[in-house]
Amino acid sequence: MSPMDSAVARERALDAAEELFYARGVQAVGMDELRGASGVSLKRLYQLFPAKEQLVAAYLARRDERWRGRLAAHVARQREPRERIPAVFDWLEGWFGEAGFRGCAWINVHGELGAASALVADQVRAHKEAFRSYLTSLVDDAGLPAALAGPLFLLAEGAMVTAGITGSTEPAAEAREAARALVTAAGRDGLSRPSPAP
Amino acid sequence: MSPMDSAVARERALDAAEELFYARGVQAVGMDELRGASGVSLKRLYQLFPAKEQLVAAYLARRDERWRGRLAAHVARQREPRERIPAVFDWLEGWFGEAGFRGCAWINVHGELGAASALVADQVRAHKEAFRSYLTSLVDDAGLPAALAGPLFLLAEGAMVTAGITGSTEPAAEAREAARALVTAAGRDGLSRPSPAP
DNA sequence: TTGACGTGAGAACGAGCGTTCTCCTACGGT
DNA sequence: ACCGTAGGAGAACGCTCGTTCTCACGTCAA
Repeated sequence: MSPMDSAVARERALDAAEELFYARGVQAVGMDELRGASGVSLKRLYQLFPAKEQLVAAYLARRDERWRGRLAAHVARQREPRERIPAVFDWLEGWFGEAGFRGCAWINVHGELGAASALVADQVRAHKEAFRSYLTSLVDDAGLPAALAGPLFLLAEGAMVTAGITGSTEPAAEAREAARALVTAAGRDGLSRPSPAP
Repeated sequence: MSPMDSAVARERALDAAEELFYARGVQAVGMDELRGASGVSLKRLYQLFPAKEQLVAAYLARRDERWRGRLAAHVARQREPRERIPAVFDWLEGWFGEAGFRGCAWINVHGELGAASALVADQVRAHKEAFRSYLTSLVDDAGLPAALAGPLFLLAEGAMVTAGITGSTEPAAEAREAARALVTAAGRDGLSRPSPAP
């Protein structure tokens, strides 16, 4: 029963961490509260994660996998490669509208711990780098100039941060329209490979 | 000597708060350290600001005034209204390159305290709203469609957050080029209206 | 049955926090 | 010269935190 339970306890700890850390911030949630919410004893928590910092890192790592997986799954439903780019912002819009949405977990945790924890800062950089790479692959598949990925990334980041602050889903729509305009402009100007003429 | 000194003490307290809160985060800096850095006694600190939360709010308010003042001063040096929009991103680039730059203070503090302090969250919203309004006025003065302001705002926010995470100034240049493309596209056929038939 | 071990519940610890209080000094108005 | 008051230094208070320790219990191997 023991090795299996370790895996279960780990998942429960990460479930509680994700819910509480995201909703209220890392520093506002103590290890004791985490124990109460997860049902995992303090002793076990500390044998699974040698310190709170590692639990935060593990929470971010698991969330990163899930977040990018869901985004990719939604985007992949678009057959037309060029339509996959606005689909990113459609997905963001749905995310912004979820109950309990409170901005990008990585941006928030970077504001909170980026200066104090190199481990956490690295997780944040890795997540953002992975997201940017994903956008680059979408741009590439659409036959658009690679230079488009940066601006699309900035629009997405701006939308996340603004939605987190204002609580509105509208930044996603704004960003999507801007992205469409950039794609059109890039397709029109000579920088890219041929685009389907009207 | 007393009323004058209160003003001086307030400035010193805010100077120390700005330096320490911005560099290391609000929760990582205690009131005692603030006293040491400012030379303002704890008693005075608490008679100037009834609680730490108010000191944080005052720090953000003063920084807001300065930040927007510097930005506006830099942008106003451009005579041509349409050139003022890229000038915003030029200024951001300079800011990102400053020693000790650690991202947008408001975004960071929102990640740290946005869930816990309504006072602070309000300051953040007010600052971002003011910045957005400023961009709207620039767009307006340039005779461009008002719908351009939203995307420009998102590009700027995305650049700030990305520069804060990666430590690079490049997001400013990326955002500036994207902004130029959007301005060109909007000048060509408008942004918000349904895309015209070719 | 025994005994070693892993676990859970929770107390304990040491540190740090925001905030308040004490005490002492020093000055200004009369 | 005097008292009242404001201010500075810093101790004190009550609380919370991350982390570790205690101890009693249950479980399996031999």
